[in-house]
Amino acid sequence: MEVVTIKDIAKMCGVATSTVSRAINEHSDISPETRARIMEAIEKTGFIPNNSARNLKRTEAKSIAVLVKGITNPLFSHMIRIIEEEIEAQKYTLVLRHVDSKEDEIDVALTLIKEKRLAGLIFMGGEFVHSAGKLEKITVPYIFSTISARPEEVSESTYSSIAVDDRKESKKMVSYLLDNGHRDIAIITNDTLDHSVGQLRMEGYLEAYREHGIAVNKRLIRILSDEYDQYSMMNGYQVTKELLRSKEPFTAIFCIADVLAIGACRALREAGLLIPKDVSVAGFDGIELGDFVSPRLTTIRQPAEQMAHDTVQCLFEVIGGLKEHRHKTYEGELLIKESTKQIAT
Amino acid sequence: MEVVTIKDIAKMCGVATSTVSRAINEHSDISPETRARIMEAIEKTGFIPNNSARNLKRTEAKSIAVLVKGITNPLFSHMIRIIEEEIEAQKYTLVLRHVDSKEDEIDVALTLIKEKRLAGLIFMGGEFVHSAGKLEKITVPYIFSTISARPEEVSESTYSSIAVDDRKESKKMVSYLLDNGHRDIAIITNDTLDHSVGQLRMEGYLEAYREHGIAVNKRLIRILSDEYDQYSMMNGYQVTKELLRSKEPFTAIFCIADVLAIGACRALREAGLLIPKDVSVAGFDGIELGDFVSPRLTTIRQPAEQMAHDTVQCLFEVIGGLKEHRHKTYEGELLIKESTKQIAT
DNA sequence: TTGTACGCGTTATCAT
DNA sequence: ATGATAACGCGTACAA
Repeated sequence: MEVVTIKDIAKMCGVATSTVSRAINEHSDISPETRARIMEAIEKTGFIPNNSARNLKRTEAKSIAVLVKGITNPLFSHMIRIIEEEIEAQKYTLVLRHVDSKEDEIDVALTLIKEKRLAGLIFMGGEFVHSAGKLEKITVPYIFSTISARPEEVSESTYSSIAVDDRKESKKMVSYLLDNGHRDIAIITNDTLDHSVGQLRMEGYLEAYREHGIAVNKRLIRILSDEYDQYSMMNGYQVTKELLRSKEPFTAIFCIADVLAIGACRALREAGLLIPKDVSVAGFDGIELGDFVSPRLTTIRQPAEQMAHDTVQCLFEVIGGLKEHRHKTYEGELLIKESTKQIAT
Repeated sequence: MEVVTIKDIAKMCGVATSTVSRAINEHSDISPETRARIMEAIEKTGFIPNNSARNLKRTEAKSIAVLVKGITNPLFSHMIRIIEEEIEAQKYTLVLRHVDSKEDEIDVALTLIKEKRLAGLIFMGGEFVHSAGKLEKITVPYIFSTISARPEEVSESTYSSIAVDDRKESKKMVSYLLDNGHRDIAIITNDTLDHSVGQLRMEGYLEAYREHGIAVNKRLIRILSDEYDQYSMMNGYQVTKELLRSKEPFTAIFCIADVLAIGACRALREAGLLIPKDVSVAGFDGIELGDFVSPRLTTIRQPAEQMAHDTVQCLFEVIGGLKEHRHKTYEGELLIKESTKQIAT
């Protein structure tokens, strides 16, 4: 018996397929004995229902897609692992899709929804501004995770979001550096053209300077390269090398992701600079790795586990019709470690 | 029109559904004009074929599962990304499944095969010894990637494998350390009870000692903790702390993965030891991170990109019936960086 | 070259 | 409590 189907089980037990189906899906209207007999046969034959057939029949397939832009960020890997577990626990299937920085995540989503009959969608990373027209085409519940979303023309009640206040947290870090005497703080961030968290964190940077009544040196604003993955040590490394070559003086570097900061550290070391003696380095995210480099990285910790958990929970609540769409903002934590220090003003 | 199906397209164009199907699947027996008309309608309506229906119809669904044991190893993340791209390029779907260290990957595979009608399977990480009985139940082509597999009772012609010679590479590294005057080399590895690469790398360690005619100090063989992810910085950190507490003298540590080595470095630093002045540290894998820590990590580089590429290619060749199962072994590269040094004997 | 009709494996809706 | 049957959306053998 090569492939066992529900029909085979039905024949073996002398019942109709519908009865077997009821047994599998734990319906109430079935006698315990029949159920037991069927389950035994299933056990014996190793029968496993064909997912495609189920999904075809069901109006909604039990699967959730996670679209990740910037999978090289360990923060995302970490969160995805938690998300995977929780989705699995709900007996749903996770469809993980990496979105290239050139691809439009909404287009990918639209394809996936029809192709796989998704029950819901999770967007991680990427942009927070999307055209209302496209967004409206998304027919299933979706949630932005780690993106303080604010699609301009779209009503807030059509989607959920889970994120820290990127502007505020970024400002927190830059203020800390300014308070510690730093005046020339370089920032390594995304191109402001893509409306990603980089833009928000940049705004926080500018705001901190403004509040302190200090002028920003625009030559210290450095944009990540397109040649490498956006969130990669190599990118932070290359941009910092470039910054060093420019001879523009600075006493601190704020990177919008920890991985970038780790790359920056290498560039500084190679230039013979000591951290934090010569240059302070600050990151963002609070990934585990930050505690395993030397010096340990000063950063803003995002409550990743909590956010991952809440992402799935929130999405399922909407899918189940239990709750409306929500927008949760989390508090980041300024972790002052060893890579930053106070300097004389 | 909420959900567009092949029927809608057929009606719109005044043709039969089968004609639309032929257009979609690029059959030859269809007139260019009809085809063009149909494609236009598809474009306009944004029709996307339902995957479940296709998979149900096809005897084999176009999907490949990757079962990963130890996803926390960046080597795997890196390889998976490449694998994802290549599978996508072949118009197949990737089913990524993380296997917990307590789970049996073959059991998970068996479920997935029936549930999703997989066309093929890729095993990453995990054990290389499996019961023949279970393995024989796998009805689709499968390949072990990064596992120099040798299921004892199973014929080599029933599966493929892609890996470095773990024993040899490990021996290479330990020999290098021995040649450089180290006599007391601690090794951090898996429990030998699970038949993973850790066991092979341990055998290489023992072999190197034997060839050098030096006795092994068993107290320097340290097993990873169950409390943390196997391939994690934290595990390397904790085990090394434990080793330091034991007061057993050693001049070098060889970790069977780079992430462990990075954890070990932190423990050594916290104990006030300098690397490589007081202790040499060596890793295995050759992940990018090794070049971004200070000192840069001496390691064995696995040709990850090549292996990832070949994994997919090899699997598709078997699926397509183009080639037989193969077992490819790759050469690792000893990268001598800054974390190891020669010592006086 | 195109259309007709059936079946893939499952679940849901009716009867019984 | 159980059975018969239609339907989910698509691909394909066969007929035209």
